[in-house]
Amino acid sequence: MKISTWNVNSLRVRIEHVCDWLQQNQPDVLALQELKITNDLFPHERIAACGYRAVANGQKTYNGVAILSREEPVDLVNELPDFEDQQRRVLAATIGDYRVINLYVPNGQTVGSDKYDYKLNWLDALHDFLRKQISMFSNLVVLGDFNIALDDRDVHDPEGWIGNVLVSDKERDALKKILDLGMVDTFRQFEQADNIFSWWDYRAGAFRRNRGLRIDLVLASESLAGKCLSCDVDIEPRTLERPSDHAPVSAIFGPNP
DNA sequence: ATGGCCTGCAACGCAGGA
Repeated sequence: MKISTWNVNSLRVRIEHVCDWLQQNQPDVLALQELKITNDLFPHERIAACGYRAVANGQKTYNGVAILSREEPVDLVNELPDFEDQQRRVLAATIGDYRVINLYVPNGQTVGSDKYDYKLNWLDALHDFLRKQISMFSNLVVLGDFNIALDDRDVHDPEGWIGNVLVSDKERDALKKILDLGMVDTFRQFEQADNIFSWWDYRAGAFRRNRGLRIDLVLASESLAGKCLSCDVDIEPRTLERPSDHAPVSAIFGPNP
């Protein structure tokens, strides 16, 4: 079972990249973030032509998430319970034996801003939601754009980023608290080269210089993490013309969850 | 050089991203 995540930064602009990537990589599930389109504009025909179903939780201009899969997604949840929010950042679905929760965690803009407070409150509500989901589903995958670099290995220039949004202690503590529920960062289960990132700023040749962050994660519940065979970032789409600023990340589970 | 670029929307600049 190959489960992938990709922040595409506009599905309208990136539909060709997504279709090409699906055909080349053949994941069982692909979680997308930052669609920036409403559900009525979702390109179901294009996705179906690649051999995938899709469920979307879209929004005009901002945010928006979707799950593409071979098998039918059921038991959908499209918001954090007991958290009033107009922003479309959550989509959970059961696909075969797996519970998949696709997240677009708020960016937070700057430490101390209203958007930063919203991010921390959102992460609190996520914690409560995941605590309940973990008790309900043993094969749980929580993946997406977390907008938090968990530790300094995930930051190209840890000194320069100290105190910045995406690396601040409060954000890291909130993510650690979620891991402490019994979730594993599958990427770190494996030996990895240094300086592997999943996002690079469009500016200043950041990708060419590999000045990035690893903020796109595939978390797995502890029992499922033991069956994870690999977790890797695919930087190839970031080299294309007019790329997303994020690269896809894929984890493989198997053979018997 | 604490800015650089990209997207969407609506307008002929802005908000937002990370």
